[in-house]
Amino acid sequence: MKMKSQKLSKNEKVVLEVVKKSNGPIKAYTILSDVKKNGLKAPPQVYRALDKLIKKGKIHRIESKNAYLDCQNSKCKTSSKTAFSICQRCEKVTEILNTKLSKFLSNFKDDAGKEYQKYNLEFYGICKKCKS
Amino acid sequence: MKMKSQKLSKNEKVVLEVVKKSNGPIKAYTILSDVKKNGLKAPPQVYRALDKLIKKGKIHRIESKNAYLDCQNSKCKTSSKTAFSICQRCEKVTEILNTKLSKFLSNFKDDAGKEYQKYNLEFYGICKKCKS
DNA sequence: TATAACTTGTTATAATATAACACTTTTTTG
DNA sequence: CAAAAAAGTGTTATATTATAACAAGTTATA
Repeated sequence: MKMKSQKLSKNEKVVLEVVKKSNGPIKAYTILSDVKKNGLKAPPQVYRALDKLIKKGKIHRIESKNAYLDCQNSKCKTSSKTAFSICQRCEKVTEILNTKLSKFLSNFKDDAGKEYQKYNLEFYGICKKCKS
Repeated sequence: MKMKSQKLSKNEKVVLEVVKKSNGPIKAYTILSDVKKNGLKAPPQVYRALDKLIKKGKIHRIESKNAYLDCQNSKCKTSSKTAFSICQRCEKVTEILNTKLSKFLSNFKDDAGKEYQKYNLEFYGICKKCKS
């Protein structure tokens, strides 16, 4: 199994730091305004870094929010199998790391008997804090 | 359980027809150019119709493609629990209707014991046709 | 019929993302 | 090591996706 190098370029490090510091999913243009103090000036610099960070398993993209979240899972080597819990009230997002779930989805065969190496699952609900 | 009316407005019907005719996921601005012959002229008309059609369970949004697909499931009354298979080569998308899968996800409890009423799952792979 | 709820039309603009090109740095390899 | 290839950067411009805001028309209902 070929593994992508985990080495990060200068811009990737800068962008990753901003994503990590953010308390929850962060948008590309929010990142851009944050990294202007580091000399990055234009959208492509941010988007390129984001794409690479995703491929390297350092961050995830939350599709339904066009936003980016750092990976909580130290074992994340790829971004190919992801599951998230999204609060519809406060917009909080947390990564779901659950063996039963990942096993079930990894082994899932569709009606044609086909298995999948890659998936993204987004659960929506109201988080504990917002309920109380 | 309150159920949204399934009655469609004029613009909703026009947009739904275009989505149905399309062979696979279709983008909002592609729909717009198609419906110009029906008198619709501006993006909000299309986006409003799309939003309503989604709420009424007539179409789905494929989040990772910013595209819209008509619902194949005659029993679809809502758009709250969805699963798709997406070919990474030809971009073909099909809805997955699988009882085991939907039961598993509907009953899934996260580490806090929480269940979810709504989810969206996207599987990525290479479809049969593209493999051969 | 009046009133509320929904639907439409329209203009403008916001938000998200990529193309293309020139140049520099790093890595590979003969 | 030097040359070549690959990866990364900076920059401008533009493409793509989506919504705000407001005025007016339509339909459902009390």
